[in-house]
Amino acid sequence: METPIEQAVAVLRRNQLKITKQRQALLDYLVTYQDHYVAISEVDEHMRTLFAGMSHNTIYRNVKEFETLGLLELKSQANQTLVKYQCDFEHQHHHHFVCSNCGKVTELQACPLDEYEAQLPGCTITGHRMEIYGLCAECTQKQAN
Amino acid sequence: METPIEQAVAVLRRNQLKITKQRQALLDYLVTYQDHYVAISEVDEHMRTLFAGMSHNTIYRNVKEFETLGLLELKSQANQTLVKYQCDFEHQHHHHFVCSNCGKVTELQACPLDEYEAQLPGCTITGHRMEIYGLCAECTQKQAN
DNA sequence: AAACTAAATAGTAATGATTATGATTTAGTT
DNA sequence: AACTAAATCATAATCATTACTATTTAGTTT
Ligand SMILES: [Mn+2]
Ligand SMILES: [Mn+2]
Ligand SMILES: [Zn+2]
Ligand SMILES: [Zn+2]
Repeated sequence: METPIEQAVAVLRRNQLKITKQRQALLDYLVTYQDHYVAISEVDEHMRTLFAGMSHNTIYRNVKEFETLGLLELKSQANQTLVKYQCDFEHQHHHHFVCSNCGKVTELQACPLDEYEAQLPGCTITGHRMEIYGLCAECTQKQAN
Repeated sequence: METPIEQAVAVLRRNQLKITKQRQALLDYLVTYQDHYVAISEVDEHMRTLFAGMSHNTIYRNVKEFETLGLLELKSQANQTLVKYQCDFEHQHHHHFVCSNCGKVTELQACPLDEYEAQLPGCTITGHRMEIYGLCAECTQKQAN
């Protein structure tokens, strides 16, 4: 059974990208964000303390490259880019529920896109985003008390 | 029949906000973006040529204030905040199709939220976003030729 | 109509995330 | 061990946005 990092490294190999110690360290850190988003700027800050002198450029470039390879999920929020390790490496399409208190990300089943195609005659649909916000069950519990 | 700007001014009055010439000019400009998003930074740039010396602060502050009043719709994209004049002042909840070529925004009917509530037992849902991307009918046509 | 005052704006500078660039290093290959 | 394209470093720049304080003004009161 492959670990998430082994899977990611395999993807890098498959794409002829070099396995540098910087990329290893980046994956090691990002894999701790499998069910939470984190700001790239925070990743940047962390990597540079952990890895003295690591270049901003290297961090931002690799995060974006990893995203195009399907290793990470990105989203834009409040003038920042947030990143999360990909939920599932089979890239099966899905949507999220995000807790606005603790940040926990939950995967949702089903996709609403089909319902809308009839409303867009003549259009070409290339993508979509859906995300639900609120308090997870745990945070809802705590809040009640 | 009230114009969109008259409606907006009425909302400002109702909330005891002052009708300044800066706010008037801002509304006059933003009302031209009823079916397209525009970056706030571009609004800022435009307002400052049109209105020499207008403060960045004033522009950003008012855009955000107008959003909380329901006059505008905001979204985050590529480290910028985009803004659009509200589609309909009754604030009826809806979603958008956005053309990635010409930027045209089309309102969609129906909301998929209900389908997901059963998947989130014990959670508190406070909001959601859904947006579909692609080419509008016009841009699909042009592309075909 | 003048005075009043809280709200709004101007003017200037700072902040912070991200990107640019050219020199140097290195992973993987030959 | 040499080679080389790819990756990283080191440094500075860019650009959207925010901060701060003095000044102005819209709407109210006298
Ligand atoms: Mn996911
Ligand atoms: Mn709308
Ligand atoms: Zn939570
Ligand atoms: Zn279009």
